[in-house]
Amino acid sequence: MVKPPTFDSNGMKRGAWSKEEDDRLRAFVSEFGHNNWRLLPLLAGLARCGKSCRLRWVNYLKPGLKREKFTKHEEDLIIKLHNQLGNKWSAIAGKLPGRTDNEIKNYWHAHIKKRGRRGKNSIRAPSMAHDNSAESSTSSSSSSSSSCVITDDHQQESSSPADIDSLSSIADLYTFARAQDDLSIPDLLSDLPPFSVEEFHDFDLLFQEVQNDDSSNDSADFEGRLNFWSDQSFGEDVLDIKLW
DNA sequence: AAATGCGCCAACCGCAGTCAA
DNA sequence: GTTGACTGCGGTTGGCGCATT
Repeated sequence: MVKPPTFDSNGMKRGAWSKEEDDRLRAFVSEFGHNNWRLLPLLAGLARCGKSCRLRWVNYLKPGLKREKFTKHEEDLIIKLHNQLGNKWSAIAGKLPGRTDNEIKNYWHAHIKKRGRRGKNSIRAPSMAHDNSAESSTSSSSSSSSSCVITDDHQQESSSPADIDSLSSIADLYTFARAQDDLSIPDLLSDLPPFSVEEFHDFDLLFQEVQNDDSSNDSADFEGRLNFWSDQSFGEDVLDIKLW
């Protein structure tokens, strides 16, 4: 599961971390902090690059990290936040105490994304073709505008990071509905046999929580998402809903 | 029991952003 | 304004382990 230890041309160790290395890194950071990741491995006596040390600390050694499986609540929150934020894994991780961006990213690709492909039902929402022709391999901003974009099957391959993959979640639909002033949520609800009314209202509360967080911490970003939904340029192919 | 395929996840890579000189 | 060092982020890789054949 982990890459076996090797040494690069600079003598830096790569691959899986040993317990001794973990202990050494943990002890050093606990005592001296991590003001300089580049120097840290030298001072700590680790044959690792600073980047590797930072990653190991952030993703595995940092106190407070949960190691157990994701709960249903966490999964739903991830789906909803992904709809709002796109592939901003660190931002999503910030809303999930004890979870790392790497962990969430892995979970998304391993569980949620896969699960989302099961359905052939389709909801058409704003076309994102102008900025999501493909998942960028490098750009950190490429996903920032993605939101609840739900397409039919033939569009899946080139759609946004937050498209059909998360269609199965009521959170997506709810986020979508909340952003559409002319849509009646109860009307949508009546077309959603897999989900209960109570569950829907739970997401209402959840949604408000996150919205409150956003307005205090990241209001501009949240406004941007609202603008996305109200942007006239999306008007033509918005909302051709076919449900179950 | 052996071979094969696949899922999961730790770790790596490269780019972008930030900041000090 | 430019440059270089450093950090953080997101995408991708690779191998272990489990399930299936």
